[in-house]
Amino acid sequence: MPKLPKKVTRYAVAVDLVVLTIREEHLCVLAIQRAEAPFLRRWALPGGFVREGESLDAAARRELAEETGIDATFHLEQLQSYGEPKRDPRGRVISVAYLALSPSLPVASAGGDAAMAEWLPVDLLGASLGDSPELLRKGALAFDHGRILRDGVERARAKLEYTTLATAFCGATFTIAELREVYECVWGTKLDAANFYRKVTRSAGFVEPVSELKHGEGRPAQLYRGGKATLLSPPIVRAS
Amino acid sequence: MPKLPKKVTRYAVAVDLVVLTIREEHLCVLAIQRAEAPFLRRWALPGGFVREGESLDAAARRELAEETGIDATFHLEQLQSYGEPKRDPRGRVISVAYLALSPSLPVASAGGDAAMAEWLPVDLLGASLGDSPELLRKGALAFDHGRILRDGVERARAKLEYTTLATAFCGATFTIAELREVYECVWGTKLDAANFYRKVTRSAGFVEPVSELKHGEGRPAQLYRGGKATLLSPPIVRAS
DNA sequence: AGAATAGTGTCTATGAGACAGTATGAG
DNA sequence: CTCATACTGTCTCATAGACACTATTCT
Repeated sequence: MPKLPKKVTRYAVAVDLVVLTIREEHLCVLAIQRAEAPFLRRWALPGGFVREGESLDAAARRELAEETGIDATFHLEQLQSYGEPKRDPRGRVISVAYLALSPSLPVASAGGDAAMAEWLPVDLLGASLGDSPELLRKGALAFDHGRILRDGVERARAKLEYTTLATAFCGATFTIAELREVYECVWGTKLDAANFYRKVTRSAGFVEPVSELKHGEGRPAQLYRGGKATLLSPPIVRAS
Repeated sequence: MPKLPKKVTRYAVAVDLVVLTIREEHLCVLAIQRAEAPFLRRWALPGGFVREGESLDAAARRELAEETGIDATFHLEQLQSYGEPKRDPRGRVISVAYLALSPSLPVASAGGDAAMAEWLPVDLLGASLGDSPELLRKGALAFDHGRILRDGVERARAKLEYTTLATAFCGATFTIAELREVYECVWGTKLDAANFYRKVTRSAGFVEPVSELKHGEGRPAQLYRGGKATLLSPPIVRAS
């Protein structure tokens, strides 16, 4: 079996993770504070280099576990690759970005080589704003991670429309109001509670009731767990 | 400025292209016949290694031009990356796949190191079929290109729903019937001509009439060119 | 009782799909 | 004229959105 020619240039390949969750009615992203130059003490997405013999997905799961302790039973999907020659000042790095969705976790325990991990509200990072070079230059995130975050958030927003992914933001069981809050936080809009209720409960396979109620301020609410369906048709559409 | 540590493993990075077009009422993909081992004389997607200082997008455009002569004025977007350790028997290669859509071109002139380039109907390649290991083993395409092709076709199918991308399959001007044929070939379904006509012509920014008619067998048809819109809302949905 | 939230009824507007019907060319 | 295809009219059904209303708990 022939080998790859030596003259083919080799590149460092990293995975970067956009880990999203909802905390206190805000869409948040997991960020680590860099402990080294470049971008010392700036926030960055968790990630690391792909090891020998390790698939890209495996690298993403490993990094997720190492830097957050998350067991990756939640949603994890590949986002896109970023390979601009100058994107890392230390040398050329091709980065494969992943999107992970997680329920609200108590803390993000910093492990690995990350100085400190924290959930940051994405609206503070300008992720929903345009591509203004202004923002990118003084952007809160290191490298091109602002761009990656924006792409991840946009993917999540889009997928809430036509998949049942919103349940990945919820715990094992949840009320319809909590699920609605997911949509409202991710999309940054308000939804009509009555119409949302009908839509979700009548969409085959989206949610299944469990035999428990959640007691709160008003009338107790039926609890649900995620159903078997992954696609939602017809979708729930955002206001244009 | 610190450099990347030497111990970080480096990988060969390639781009692979899923170039789709419509030919004689069939969705076709550009394939080259391999001139070397491994997979000698098997069909494969066009592609090649990313060069030093070259962005991923630039590499994709270059390969597209080299192997097909296509000037890449048409649609080109990144699909996904594939990095299973064993996907290339010559050694580890991380491949960034791109999706390109092109109008029906007279021939695919083989250039570069491709032995021979050809448009192959995707339905002959089992791209619309499931993941059966049977098919993948004796699959028509080299490496994991069958999988990449399937992902590309699925992306194209999905994007026809909610974008105006279908016009990328057409020439500079086209009739509504030709545009409908694009949908029918890509989706493998029949659409109601009358409803499709209304839908497309009333969707702001999808198509713009030009001052010419196309004469054929029946009543001459108004010619259109692509409009300014890229998103389609409400979308055109496939039958489930 | 009153506040608060869960869940239901119902009306309206929009749009998809079915399909009949009309328009305009070629032979 | 006939045939073929382009385009229009119109009916029906499903569903989103608005919003009034009822249900069930807590204080």
